[in-house]
Amino acid sequence: MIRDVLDRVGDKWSLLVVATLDGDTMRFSELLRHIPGISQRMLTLTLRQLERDGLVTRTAFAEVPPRVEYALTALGRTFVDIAHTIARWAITNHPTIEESRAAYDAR
Amino acid sequence: MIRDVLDRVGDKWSLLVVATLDGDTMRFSELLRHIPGISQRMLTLTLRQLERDGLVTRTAFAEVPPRVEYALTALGRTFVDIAHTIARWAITNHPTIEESRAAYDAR
DNA sequence: CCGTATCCCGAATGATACTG
DNA sequence: CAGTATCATTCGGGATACGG
Repeated sequence: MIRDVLDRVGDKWSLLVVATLDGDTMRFSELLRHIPGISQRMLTLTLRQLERDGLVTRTAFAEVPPRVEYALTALGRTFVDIAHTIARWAITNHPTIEESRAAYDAR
Repeated sequence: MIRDVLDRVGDKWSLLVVATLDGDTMRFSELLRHIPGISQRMLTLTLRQLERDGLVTRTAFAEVPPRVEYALTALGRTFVDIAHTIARWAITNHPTIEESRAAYDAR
């Protein structure tokens, strides 16, 4: 069950998508532009997962050309908090980790 | 750089090893027994990474038969805090996520 | 006891082309 | 525009066997 969450935290794109969505709602193509390196395919798959888990809402407008907007849910926003916690830890301890790695690799 | 941390958080065994090591120091074979499903190979690889990143210390005793003890560093213990944060979130929101999935799959 | 070395398979991801 | 389909590739990780 915690694995479940970790699989989402740990996968390559979920956290990035959620973080990018933090604050404002965005269209598919906007997300594609704002997340460097993500493929159309992976953006679709990631958004579907996040939607299924209730972290993101998907709103399609019946227009031509099509428009689809994505936004965080309340749950999604609490998930962002987790992300921030991890990010803070990463930033704080990155120097220490790098030192440790350098020392280890020196052997 | 945050990816770095997430790769550790997200991989299959690191968090489990760190959590198991929380509190007391343990031998290799003890870890193997306490973590169901982990292979010797993955335990070794995971411990090496954690050691390299400075989250775990490895102490080998020159005895026969060999004895090797693993323990968390101070940094490793702060990492456990992150794990707890994630675990709390998982436990709190698991029901909501399950509901959301069920609703999604119903379509 | 504590690993390392190989082989291997399936899942995850990327690239590319096509469509409502 | 916002996807889906398909193919090719990479890679994490399991099984197994061997070694200091």
